[in-house]
Amino acid sequence: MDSTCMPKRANGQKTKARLLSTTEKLFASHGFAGVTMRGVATMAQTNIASVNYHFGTKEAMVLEMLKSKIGPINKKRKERLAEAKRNSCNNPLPTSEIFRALILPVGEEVQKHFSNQSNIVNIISRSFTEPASFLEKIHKHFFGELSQIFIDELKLTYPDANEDDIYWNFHFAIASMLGAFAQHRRIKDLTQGRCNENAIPEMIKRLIKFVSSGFEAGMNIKL
Amino acid sequence: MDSTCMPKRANGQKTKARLLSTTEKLFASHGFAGVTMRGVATMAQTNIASVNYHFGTKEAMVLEMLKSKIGPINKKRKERLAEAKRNSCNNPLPTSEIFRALILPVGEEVQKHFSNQSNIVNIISRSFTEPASFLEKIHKHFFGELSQIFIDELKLTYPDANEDDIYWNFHFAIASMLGAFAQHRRIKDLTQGRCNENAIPEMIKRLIKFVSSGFEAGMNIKL
DNA sequence: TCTTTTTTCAAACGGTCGTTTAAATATTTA
DNA sequence: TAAATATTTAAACGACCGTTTGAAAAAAGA
Repeated sequence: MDSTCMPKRANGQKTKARLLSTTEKLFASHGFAGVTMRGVATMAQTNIASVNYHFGTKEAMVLEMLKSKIGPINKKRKERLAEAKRNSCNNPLPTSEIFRALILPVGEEVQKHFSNQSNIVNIISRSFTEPASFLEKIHKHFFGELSQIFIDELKLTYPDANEDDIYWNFHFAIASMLGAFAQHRRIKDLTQGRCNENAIPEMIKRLIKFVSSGFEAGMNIKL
Repeated sequence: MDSTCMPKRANGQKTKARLLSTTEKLFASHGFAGVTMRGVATMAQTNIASVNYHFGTKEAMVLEMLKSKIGPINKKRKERLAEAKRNSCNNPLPTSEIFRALILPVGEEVQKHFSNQSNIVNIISRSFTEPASFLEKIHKHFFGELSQIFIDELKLTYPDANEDDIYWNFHFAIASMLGAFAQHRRIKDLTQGRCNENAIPEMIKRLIKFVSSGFEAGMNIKL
């Protein structure tokens, strides 16, 4: 008998999976502090001590959830960049193509698993300014890994550029992307309902244009 | 005798002022949750109950601190926009001039009261993603007031533009500005020390260029 | 079957939080 | 000076937090 397919409890989902799913929902809507052991346990229909049994600590549980969500997106980002590189026969890529590889995978992830409460935009939004020090490390790990790849690609596209220009404007590009995700839910209020926060594909397309144009304009700036 | 100049305690600053100053430092470096009554009371060399005596609640204290810091900046933003308008004899302003009015006052504030721990960039950074609901309201109040003025000005500069283009790209501009402030401390790590996080004037100039170029490029986008 | 391991459970532990109380002290007013 | 007011203080309150305990229950292995 295949025990991995058998529910240990009536719910049909194993406890660990239910805990992760609940963590995701609570983190997306209330941030790290909003993920409370008692809240998670109640929503996941289990006991508070099971969190400790399955993950050790709350921090480890949130961390595992974040890794499972952000890891695949970073994989897609690298794959998309590599594919664009192949399609251009290893010639330098247009700026917009580089940032498309950075931003589009997030949009695709939202489309694939969209839920108003717990989508990847909300998760990124919550995770990139949490004061908790472990989240800072998560950031450094996730973006540190990616940043060098994308900076190297930008250097190929701008071989004669001042390095400071590339660094500063890539920094702004990352900040804009994260800021746009973090502020995304405000678009409806700002426009009094005219622009729809559920229009993720439109948002992504506009954001790619905004960011790559800002980056391009920042090259060879005279201070 | 002028009692307003007389210290009530040995420190030379009145208790309420010391509490606000301490709140500012703690909020700038650790966010809302990092402002604890006991921490504030200890650093301000007073008793924990004095917070309740002078402000009522912790939330009210942080709120008063934020108002005292962000209010003057918003005043400067409006003044600068109005001045630019006068200088152009009420003709439409260049995009960069509009965003200069939005961003430059923050840089000037940092220059005026610079301290590595508690500067306005850190305060804005901490305050724009705090999950606490009262901070959401603060945001809506501060930016709601400003946004309409700046959007109206952008509509004059782009009289034939699609309104959605203006809204979305203004939204990105705000998000980029806030994101750049929030991410500012990471510039050193990202560039392995090459770019200096203390170079605020350089950051501000680059940010204005990035944001206004991104906005301009987003007008008449084909989706 | 019986034994062993894995998983769940109620209950409590120690700690920190924001807030409140009521008495003591300092300052102002009359 | 004496009375009234404003401010500070130590101590405690109730609530919530993440974590731990030890036994019960379920599942797997023999």
